[in-house]
Amino acid sequence: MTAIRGARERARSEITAAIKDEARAQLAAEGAAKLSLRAVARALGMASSALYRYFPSRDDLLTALILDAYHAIGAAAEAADPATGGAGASGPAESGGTGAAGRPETPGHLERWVAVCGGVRAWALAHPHEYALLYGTPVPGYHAPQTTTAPAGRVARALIAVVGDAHAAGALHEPPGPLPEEVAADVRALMTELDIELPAPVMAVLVATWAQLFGLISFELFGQFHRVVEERDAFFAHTTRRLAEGVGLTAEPGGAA
Amino acid sequence: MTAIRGARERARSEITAAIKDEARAQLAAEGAAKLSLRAVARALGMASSALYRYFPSRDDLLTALILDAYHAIGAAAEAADPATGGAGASGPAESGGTGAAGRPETPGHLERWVAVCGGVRAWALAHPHEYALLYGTPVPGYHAPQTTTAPAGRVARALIAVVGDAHAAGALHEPPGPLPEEVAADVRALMTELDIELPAPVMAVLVATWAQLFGLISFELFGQFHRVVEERDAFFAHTTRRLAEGVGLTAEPGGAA
DNA sequence: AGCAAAACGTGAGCACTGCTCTTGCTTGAG
DNA sequence: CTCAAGCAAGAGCAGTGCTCACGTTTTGCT
Repeated sequence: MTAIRGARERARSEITAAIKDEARAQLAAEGAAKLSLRAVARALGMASSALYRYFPSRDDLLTALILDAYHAIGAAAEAADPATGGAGASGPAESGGTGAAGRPETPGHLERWVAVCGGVRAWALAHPHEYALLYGTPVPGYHAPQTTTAPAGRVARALIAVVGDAHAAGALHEPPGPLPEEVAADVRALMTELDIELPAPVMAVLVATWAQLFGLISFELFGQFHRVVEERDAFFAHTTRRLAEGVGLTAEPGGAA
Repeated sequence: MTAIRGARERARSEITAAIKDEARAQLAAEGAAKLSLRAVARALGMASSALYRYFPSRDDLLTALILDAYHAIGAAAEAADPATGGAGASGPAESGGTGAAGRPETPGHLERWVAVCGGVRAWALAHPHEYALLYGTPVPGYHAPQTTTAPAGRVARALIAVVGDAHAAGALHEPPGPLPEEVAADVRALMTELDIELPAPVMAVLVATWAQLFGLISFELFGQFHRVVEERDAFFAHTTRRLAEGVGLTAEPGGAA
């Protein structure tokens, strides 16, 4: 169909990409607040008005960047999972622990969880302004369009995958204590919508933990840990491990010992 | 000394307050991004340039608002604690539980924790834009001045107070598992700086839980729970209770049974 | 009381922003 | 080959933060 639909469309998509790249560069350099269409146009050597042929407004450009960023952080989460993303692939050189001899060696669920959390945090630290765009104050016109909900869930799905595998392997401690019926109904609806099956209490704590993970990262990134937590890596790793245990993950590697 | 230092200073502080009030109103109405000095000046019937006699820049005005907001949310946290803030004082009418007969009846530490968390959340829901100013994306010139660190810790201190009381009453379960030495040293330094004494593992989980609490609130406020969690009140109450247990708080009211 | 100095309010102005509209050129389809 | 659609450019509007030179008012000091 649209194999070589013409030079025009090629140019259009190329220019669109160039605009996004330049915008992303400015975003990374100065933050979303300082991202200006005119500056982007200037850097690209075109009139500012020409830019509106590609993005009807500044917010639409932002939305495009948000979407890309959601995919990027989702990909980072997946890549960090040694069971799905390939540990040695694009992960930040982490040759310490396991596979010096190239042995696959099924990683423990808890280790996978910690790795995914670490991957998300690493991406956030590497792209603070893009992270802020996703998980900071919603921009101006707020309420993201429906199209962002799917990519926004990618990180969550990476976490769910770990817990789901652990559940399937029978290596999941169900959290104790009663679950209010309202919450149970809520998470059940969510699970059918996401097409997953997990005990309701697990899902409830999983959702909460998902939010808490980003609370941790946001506090670190937004300066709330300044003069409070200094050993950030160790603190994050420790807390992340605690979170995993809270979800019911255990330290044992594969199935039953 | 400065009792009636002159009409000038009176006028100055009044005008300063008026500016802040108007700015706060605009902030609440449209968000920090749309807060404009000119609009504030317009609403106050003065030239925009006159405003710079009171706040040297827009960021300084924002900083003033941030400081006030930190105090406000801190006060909300303290007021929500039935043990310190007076349950029926300025708290959001909550006549259900305890003191119909005026009996003090020491509240359980876990209930206090949940109440404080609920108070913080209630304030956030009532002042979303101010909350975003505090815990959302840091503004533009970022790095808050040193003066904001003290009021920023008020909410944390309210939480610490509950845990501290529980610890003093011997009603605190220490969290299991080892604490990495780096983290232990970190939290010990923090405790000496804050002049509090708590077991290091407790303090570590307390700091993490503090961040996680705001992760929860931020996700709710910033729309991340849209189509994910609908029964927000119940979910928050439930999660908050779980957090309390994670810190080591127990359901028993006062001291040892 | 008188006077200099500091504080104050004003309006014009600069550089910047997002966005619109008119004008002319280039391209691709019939 | 034609002609409409897509594209780029420039001027322009309304708005922003912020500065500056200018009168006016108030204050503190002699």
